[in-house]
Amino acid sequence: MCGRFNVIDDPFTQDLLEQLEVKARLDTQYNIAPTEDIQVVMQEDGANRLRHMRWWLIPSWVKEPGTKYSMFNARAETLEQSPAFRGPFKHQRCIIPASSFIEWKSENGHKHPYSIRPSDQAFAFAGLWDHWGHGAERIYSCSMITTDAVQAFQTIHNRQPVMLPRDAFDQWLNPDIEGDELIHLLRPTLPCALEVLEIDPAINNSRHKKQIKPTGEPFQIWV
DNA sequence: CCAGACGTTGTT
DNA sequence: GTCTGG
DNA sequence: CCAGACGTTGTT
DNA sequence: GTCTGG
Repeated sequence: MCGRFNVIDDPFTQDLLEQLEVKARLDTQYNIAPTEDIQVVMQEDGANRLRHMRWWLIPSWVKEPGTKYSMFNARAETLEQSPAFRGPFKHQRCIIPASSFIEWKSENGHKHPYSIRPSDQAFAFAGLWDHWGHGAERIYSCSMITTDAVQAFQTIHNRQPVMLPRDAFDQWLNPDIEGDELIHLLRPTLPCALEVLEIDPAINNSRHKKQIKPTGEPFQIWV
């Protein structure tokens, strides 16, 4: 799954936004936790744009926004049945740009945080968005889609975020395409080789918003 | 018909 | 144990 | 995802 | 909003 990630305004994220034809730059944000405000790429009036959204999807039909249900991740396997996600999956898909994400590997009852990142590009995570409320009060929110981890990643965790390859960006963001035509994009794959690095457990505290130092040697995984 | 749920992960 | 906040 | 709270009365 | 359970 993915419950924490980092965004850095660097050449990799700048290149990603350029690929998406978004003329903007990202704010650097370390150790982003669910419910926080993030920047997401979505299509509006035929053009891609960056928009601030809350990382915790609020269905448009709930009476009051809340956190009773876990809405920051959406399982790819059940998207089409889910009352909360199937609507957004049809026409409200987005890309969540990220520089790296964090997973906790569980070993004999203890958890160790790891940072995962591509060596020479930024991630484009597959997401869904929705809005709640009207006018100036309107809240945009989003969720990150997860799927089974590829074999090579399962030593760290059994779930992974869906990482879109560049040739899928256009289809994924196009609201004229129905989600069910794109379900094949949600299978477990890696867009490139990934560097995995054990990091300081200081990351555990979501109030810690600075860059985290590594505690081990990086290793690479690839399919 | 109305009421109530609507979610994920990990662990046992 | 379970909920809230980040 | 993890961390931290989880309560009341009275006084400033 | 839409589905399931009673």
